[in-house]
Parts: sequence; C-alpha cells; structure tokens
Amino acid sequence: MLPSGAYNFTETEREILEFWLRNGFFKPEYDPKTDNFISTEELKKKIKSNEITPWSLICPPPNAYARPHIGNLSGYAYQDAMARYARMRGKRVLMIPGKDHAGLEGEGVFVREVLEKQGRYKFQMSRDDFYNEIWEFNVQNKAKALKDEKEMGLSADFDRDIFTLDPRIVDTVLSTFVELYKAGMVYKGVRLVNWDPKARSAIADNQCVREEREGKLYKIKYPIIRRKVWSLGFRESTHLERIISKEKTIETRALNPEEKDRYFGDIFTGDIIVCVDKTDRNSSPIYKKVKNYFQFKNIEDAFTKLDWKNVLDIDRASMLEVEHSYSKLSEGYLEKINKNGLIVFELEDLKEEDFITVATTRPETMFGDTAIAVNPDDIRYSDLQGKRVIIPLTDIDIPIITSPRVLVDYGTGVLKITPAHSQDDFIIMSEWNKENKNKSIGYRNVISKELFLTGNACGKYSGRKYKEALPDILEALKSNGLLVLEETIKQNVLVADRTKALIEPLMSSQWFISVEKFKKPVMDMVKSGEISIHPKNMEEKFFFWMENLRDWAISRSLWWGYRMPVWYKGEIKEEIGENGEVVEFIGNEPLDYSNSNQILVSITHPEAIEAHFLRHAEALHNVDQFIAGVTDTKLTEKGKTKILEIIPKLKSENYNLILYSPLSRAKETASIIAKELGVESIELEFLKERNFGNYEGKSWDEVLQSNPNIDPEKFTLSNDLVNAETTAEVNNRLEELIQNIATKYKGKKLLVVTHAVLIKFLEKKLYNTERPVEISNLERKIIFVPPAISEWRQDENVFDTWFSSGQWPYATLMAWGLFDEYFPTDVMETGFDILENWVSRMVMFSWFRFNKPPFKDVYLHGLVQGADGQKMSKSKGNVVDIDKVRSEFGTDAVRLVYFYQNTAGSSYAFTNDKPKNFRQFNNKLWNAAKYVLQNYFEIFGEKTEFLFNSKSVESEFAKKIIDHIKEVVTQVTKNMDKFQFGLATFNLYQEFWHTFCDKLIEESKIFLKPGEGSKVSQEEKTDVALVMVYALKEYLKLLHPFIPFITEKIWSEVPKNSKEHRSIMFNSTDKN
RNA sequence: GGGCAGUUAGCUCAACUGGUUAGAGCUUUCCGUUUACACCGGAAGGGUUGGGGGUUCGAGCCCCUCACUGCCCACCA
Repeated sequence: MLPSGAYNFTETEREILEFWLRNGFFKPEYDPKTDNFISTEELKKKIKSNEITPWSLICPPPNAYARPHIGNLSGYAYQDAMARYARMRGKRVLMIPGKDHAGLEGEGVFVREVLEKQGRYKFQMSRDDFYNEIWEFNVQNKAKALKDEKEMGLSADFDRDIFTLDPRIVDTVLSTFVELYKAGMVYKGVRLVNWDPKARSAIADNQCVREEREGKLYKIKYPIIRRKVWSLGFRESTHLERIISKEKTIETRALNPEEKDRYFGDIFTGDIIVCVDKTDRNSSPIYKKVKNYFQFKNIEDAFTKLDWKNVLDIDRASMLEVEHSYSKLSEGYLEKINKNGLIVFELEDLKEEDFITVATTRPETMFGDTAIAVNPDDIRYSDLQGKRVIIPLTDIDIPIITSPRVLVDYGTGVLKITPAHSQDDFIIMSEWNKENKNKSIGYRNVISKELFLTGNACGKYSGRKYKEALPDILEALKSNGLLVLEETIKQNVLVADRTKALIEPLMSSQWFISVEKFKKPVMDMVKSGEISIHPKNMEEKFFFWMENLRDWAISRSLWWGYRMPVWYKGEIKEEIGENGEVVEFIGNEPLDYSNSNQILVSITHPEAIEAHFLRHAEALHNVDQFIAGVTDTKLTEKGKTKILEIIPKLKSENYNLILYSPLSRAKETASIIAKELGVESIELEFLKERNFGNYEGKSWDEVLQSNPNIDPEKFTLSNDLVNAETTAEVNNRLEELIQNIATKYKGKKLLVVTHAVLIKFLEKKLYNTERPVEISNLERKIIFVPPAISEWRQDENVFDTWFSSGQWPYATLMAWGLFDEYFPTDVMETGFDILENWVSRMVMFSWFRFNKPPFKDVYLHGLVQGADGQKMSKSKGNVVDIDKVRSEFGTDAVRLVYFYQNTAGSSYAFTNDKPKNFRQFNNKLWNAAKYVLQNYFEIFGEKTEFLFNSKSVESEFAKKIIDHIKEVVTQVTKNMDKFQFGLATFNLYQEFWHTFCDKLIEESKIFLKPGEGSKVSQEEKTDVALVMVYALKEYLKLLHPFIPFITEKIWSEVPKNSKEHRSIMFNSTDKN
C-alpha cells in the first residue's frame, strides 16, 4: 500500500537508488528473464548469436577535478531517458560513465586552486612530482562526480566507470597516434605560440591576460618599389654583350638617352634595368628565380625556349618577381649583386611619394615583416595594392596586400604584417593566403626564445638582444630619414597570467594531423544518414566546420595528459634558421623526420626491455582474506595445481631466467615453474611485497572497522599506513629492480615472480598511471622497463585533450573488452556547443581506425541558463544550486525541467517555477496512483495476481480508457523514437493530468463509488477497477524514462502478473 | 572577424519540418470542493507570432530585407 499524504521524494529517491544498485540492474550482465547475472563471456556470446540486442551509450565524461555542472547533469537526464527507454524495450543496455582529466583546464585548475594557494610554482617541481600530485587531486575529486551521477538516477554501469588516463585508455589513444604516423597523416610543422620567456614555455591563450602598459608608437617609412624592374641578359644585344664579355665586371650607372632609345621601347624615368652576365648564369640568383618562376627544368631550357622579347613586353609583372635593388638603401646589396654578376642601371633617386608610412609599437620586428597591409577600400592606397616595398635597413622586398581587418581611420591606415610575432598578423596572413593562393606570403621568425634577434634578415643586428639592439635600429632609421614619429601611448599588451611576463608570440614547431583525407569520408557518414544529428539543422554547422578544417595542431606544452609517444635520440633544440625558419636540432644535427636514428614513434621507450611480471599463485591469505604483506604464507593446494595449468603458456614464451621474491608464496611459485621449464632462477630481496606495518595479518573487515573512511582501492598504495614501508622506500627498491633488469639481466627473457602491490607500484612508477583493477593470482603483466642509460628522450609535449577524448567511444569499449559487441554505439548525447570540437573528432578517429561511425545518432542538448536567461556564472550570481533545487523539489521534478517542452539544441532558463510545477505533477501522479490502487485492492485484495486482458473488456467506459491509453502510447512512442522528448513529456503531462485525472478518474467515480440507487453492476465495477490499474501501469512505463524514482516506487506497489518484472525498468508498454 | 541558433501571452517555453479557432506552465481574476490530491477542481483574462516586403488556395514555419539577443571558435580560424 502506498503511504497516505503527499509524495515524499527525499526518502523514496534514496530507497529506490539503493534498490537499483543493490540489484545490479544497470549492468548489461543482469538478465531480467532469470533475475540473475550471466558472465560477461556469456553476454558476449548471446549478443553474437543475436539472442539479445545490444544498445550502448558512452557518457561524455565530466571533468574529474570538480562536481559536474548543471549542463553535465542535464545531459545525464537525456542519456538516462534514452537508456531506460531502450532497456524497457528489451535491449541489453550498456552505459559507460567516465571522468575526464581535462588537460589544459585540469592543469590550470590544479595550478590555481592547489599550488598557488600553497605558494608553490609548477616549474619548481619535477615533472613526475607534479604529475603524481595532480593525479591524486583528480582521484580525490572524481568520487564527487560519481555520487552526483548516481543521485541523478543515471542508470549507467558504475562498475565500469573509467578515467581518461586509465592505462587501458592510454594504450588505445597512443596507438592511434602511432597508426596515424605510419599512415603519414601526422607531421611536424610550425605555428604561432604564446611564449612566456620567464616560464620558458608556450602557454595557452586563456592563460594570458591583457594589461595596459605605457609603450611607444613609431611611424616608419617603407620605400615603395614603384618603378618597373627590367631584366636583360638573354636578349640579343651586342652592346650589352660587349660590356659583359669585355669587362666581366659590373657597372652601375644611369642609362644614357642613346642607350635608352636603342634598347628599350617604353622605358620610363625611374625604371631599373638589371643585366645579367650570361657566363655566370648558374650561380646567379636571377637565373634561379627565372627558372623557378617559369618552371623550366633547368636554366638551359629557360634560355633556349623562352621568348624573352615577349616576356619583356607582355609580362612585366613577372619581371617584378625577379630581382632588383636600391643601392641607396642597402650598401651591402651592391656587393652581392657584383658577386653574382649583375649590372644595375639606376635612372633616378627616390622621391618622397615613394614611401608608405607604417605605425608600429615594435620596430624591431620589422625584419620579420612579410607584407604590408592596407584596407581594400582605402582609396588613399588603392594604386599601391599589389606593389612591393623594401623593408628599411634590408634588401628584402615585401608585397602590399589588403585585409578588411586594417582600420582605415586608425593610425596611418597601414599595417606591417609580421606573422611570426603577432597573432593578428598571423591571422591576416592566413586569410590572405587562403584567398590568394598564388600570391601567398610567408612568415619570418626573427626573435629567438632567448629574445635575441636572429637570422639573416636582421643583418648586422642579428645575435643581439632585441631590447639592446632597438636604440641602434631606431638611430639607423633616423639617419636614413625613415623614422618620422615617435610618441608615447597607452597600449594593451598580452601578459602571462601567472608569471606576469610579457608574452612573446613566436613560431614554434608543433605536431599536426593532416585533416584533408578525413573530410570527405567524415562528411559522407552524416550525408548518407549513417549518423543522424538531432536537431538536424546542426548538420550545417558540422559541415561548415569540416569543410573549413585546417590541419590540427595536437601537441600542447603541458604536463597533465598523454605525453606524446615520440622519442628523439638526444636532446631536441628548436632554433631559428638563417632565413627566419624554425629548425629543430638533435645535438648539432638538424632533425630529419624520416630518419629513424633520430626520431621514433613508439608507445614504450625505444630501447625498453620487455619483462613479464607474474603474481604468485593462490596462497593461504588469499583464501582467508587477510593482508599478508611481508607475512609469510604458503601456497594452497589449489594454487599449486593452477600453476601447472599455465605451464604450457609459459613454455611458449621461452623464458631463460626467473627472478623471484623470497616470500614463500612467490618462491614456491617460482620453483615449480623453474623446475617445469628447466630454467635458472634467482631470489631477490627487493622483490618482496610491501610491508603493511600495523595492518599485517589483519582482515579487510578489521581494517574497515578501525577506519571506515578507508578506500580499499587506494589503501595498498597509500602512504598513510602506520608503521608500514613508505612509498618512497618501495620506490627505492623498485629503482634497484629497474637498474638490475637494465644492466645485469640485459638480454635475458625475464619472468619475474612477485606480488600484486609491488607490480602496481612498478606500473605507477613507470607509466605514471594507477591500475583501478586488481591483479589476480598468476596473472601476468608485460612491463617495459626503460634502460638505465639511453640517449633517447621523450617529447615534452602532451596531446590536445580532444585528441584523446575524440577516441572515447571505442577506447572505453576496448578497455572493457566489449568493442565487438557494442560498437558502433547507438547514441552520443552531448551539448551542442561541442559538436565541432568533440563530435567531429570522434567521427574522424572512428573512421580512421575502423572505417565505421562511432555512433548512429547524435543528440545535442541545449544549455541550461540561469533564471535571468543568461549563461550561468559565479560572477553573475545566477548559478542554480542543484543540491538546493533537488532537496526542495526532488530529482524527478528537476529531470522533468530538462525534458518538458524542450527541443534538442535549444537553450532554456532554469527558473524555480518549473521544478515546482513538476513537483506538483509528481504529487498528482502519486495521489492518482493511491486512488486507483485503493479501489483495486478493495475488490481484489493486495496479494492477487493482476489478470487483465485489454482485448476482452466489456464495459464501454473501460473501452474508452483503453482507447485513450492506446492513443497516448502511440503519440509518446512516436515522439520518443524521434528524440522529441519535449513533446513526449508534454503529451504525458497533459494527457495524464488533464485527461486521465481530471476527466477519466472523475468519471470512474460513478462506477467505483456508486451512490444511492446506482445501477452499476458488480461486473462493471470490477472491469473499471482493473482497467484503471492497467492505465496507471501504462502511464508509469511511459513516464519512467523521465521520472524514474517515483515510477519505480509506485510500480513496487502495483499488482503485477507473473510475466512482469519486479522493477519497472524491464517492462515495456502493452503491445496489444 | 567568421559561423550557428533565436525573437510567439506579463514571465519561461511548445507548435511533431506549409494545413481546423497559435497551445502549455507560472502569474492575475472569479467560482467551487475538502476521504486520491489545497502540491486540488472549474472558468476567465491575456497574441496583428520583432518590423517591413514577397511566394502560396493557405505562412509562426519558405524567400528577401532591417533590427535586436544568445552561443561557438582564441597553442583550433
């Protein structure tokens, strides 16, 4: 019987959650037919034989370091509704929850919330120490998220909760990189990074802040190459021939009128004529440029096949590309020309209008300019578009390009473009290059990480600290009359949030994934309908992103995450080449990416020694379940038998040395194996188990009683055990072990017989991860022990978070050994804001590795906003306190807020009138159930089986109710199948309250509570009582995916027949 | 800067891809009931669907245009 009074959700939710978890209903191994569990192996077999239909959803993992926010919680509601709906329809549901290490953000939170509050600093720590601490921080916090997930009613298999840095996930993620590398789809390239000179590290944009500082603005004149540049040398010209052959030297002079008339047609004052010595044509840069420009195979071809007369007359623009000089600006240039056998005739000096004036706060970066930009609509400069200018103090000429980003009325309206040292310029370059592929501009890095000017472009200033060279540069500009203005201004500069150092944007070498090959197949999966995105209009967004996707930089200068499985033989150094290009060196040699003597992609250390670690066979303490540590226990008879069973497997490995712990259980195990295999064995003191101090010999029950807060999972590796061997001591022993394997036993095929906790310590030490699962007796772990001394160094970078989370669906399934059965998954449910970042990456990787989509449907939910309709944020004070709302209105009511009248992809405000309304709805449901059941039990009693067939009712009123139910079921089912949860809950809400309760229940009172003189027959009364229960049960089943707690509670009180499951989770609506 | 949504009753949102009189919840007003439910029932008020134009037998929905609002992208653009 349901208790009278209003619905008590607090108590019910606690009770029902306990009921679900205790019974293991969320596990796919649970078999509702037998109300029992099958083994995972059996489950797999049954799925393969089509005996049961699998359905899976991998939950998007919330960040491990904090409680899930309201967006994650709303996601759980949708995920859960879909899973419960599938489960009720007889599918075998697997829903895997997880937690994300959240690379960049995770590291940022740890540094801010933990280290900085303790006055510590990341770069004062060793990488290992930092990693261990942040790991601990995450482990401690992720329990909170798990609690929230359970309390929201998420029907996921919590035993399979998995962390993104779990070693099983790591293996999969890294192997994908290896595969991509083999397929030639990753490469190293350069991109602009924010260099923090103080931290000596590249940092993310959101780790920088803008600060107002006083700075100086300079205006600098760049000379325009207005004149045409003529190139001669191949043209038949006896006069020039004579000059060249006779003197074999160079002359620079103005052309006299006679020459002009004789050799050139429409030559103008100001043009420059460059002549080339034919005899020196192979070394001349002008020849080379000509060759490249016209794409001749060699210079002879260029010479013989090209009609130079036509070129000169028709295609002057091409000649502009060739070579030219202003002797006035660059004394060194003449010298260069002379060496290369050029003759330069200059017709006239430069004039004032031959300059363009640029405003800049950073004159020292002008050596890195690769263009000058003006606004395309700026009429002042329209005649200059496409012309070239000379960078002052150099002989480098750069084009004048256009960009709508250049503000016409700001400064001079002219911007110098230094892509290697300015974010904005880098963007302008990228945009220009995208639109003007044949006129693309490059970058020139002229500042090193040590803040020196570097490369040829800087001329005599190269090699000096740029701040020290700056006064000299300004002086040189001044003396050439090229510095026109210098004023003090306030400017916003980018500063590192933590170190307060001025950010130096510069080019750095990064790993990229080339994305071109992904585009078509990935888009095709959506176009063909293999993957459906809900709402459909988001597919546009997806295509736009994919089409415009550029190669993806996947390396990040962080410590928290997956370190890249790339190894360099020696220390890698990044330097700036002579022409401003980024070059990497290993030692003194430039890095050649194809040279496997320099670079290797490998998950383990390239010289790692493979050793097999075997846990001893079953010993007495395993049976009696107490903590043995260094307490010596003997093997059981069963244990000894089991050893013999694995001998054939061990034989096939051809071990030639066995190392073992001196404790009896390991020693006995090893001696049996050694005897059977006929292999030498050595006892080593440092292989024994950890000493557990006061806990030695204690049973787990005793441990838990003495300290109820103890987490058995973490106990064995904890450093808080009284009188136990410290973790440092264990690690010292392991150090000795590693040394021994790397030196003494090098070249041996090793089997090491030891203990579970010791193996766990070793894995943690070597792989920086913890095993969440136990190592069973006689389980073998293959461990790669790095050599004691090696030149190989691992890449310092970690992967971009999306690189790993993009593999989440298959990585989780592979980790749990359920890939074959459950992949592709059925649905991916996540926020619409990460469609591009996450969903597209998952499809990309899934296509690459398996040529399959990772899921069939994508449901994108909108974002939950504050009551004011704004995005929730602490500073706005509009954050919904989920605990408060849940305790006031109940979890079911909160869940209904997420569903009711909501459509996929649209955001909605969380106002308290909503859960209040649904609390009332739940109460209505509760009371209606009470009414229906009271009447039923009055007639049938409590313990009777519910015998009812909707086809064989006689009463007109009962038929009316059945019709009503049929219609609701049809409507709701239709909407569920179309992911229209908003409509489904709307239907249910309206029909249940305003039709079923307000109309049908009221009408039923005529039959169930007949007044004086009523003509209602007993049969009719019975019929109505039955059909009302039937209707209630159908409603409960339809409502269950949305409000699981209350429906389960009522279901527990409802009369059932023998075919119905005791939990509502496994009952589908009536098919009749 | 680009892209994507959105603008419907006082407030928060629907309207199942062009089809009856545009519907709900909250709020407001009136009436009623107290053994399923006051976390109730019955009723009422409230809309030129952001402005303007177009296509159509028919437009909240499609097209054009203007005006706002929100979101995403920043070691990705």
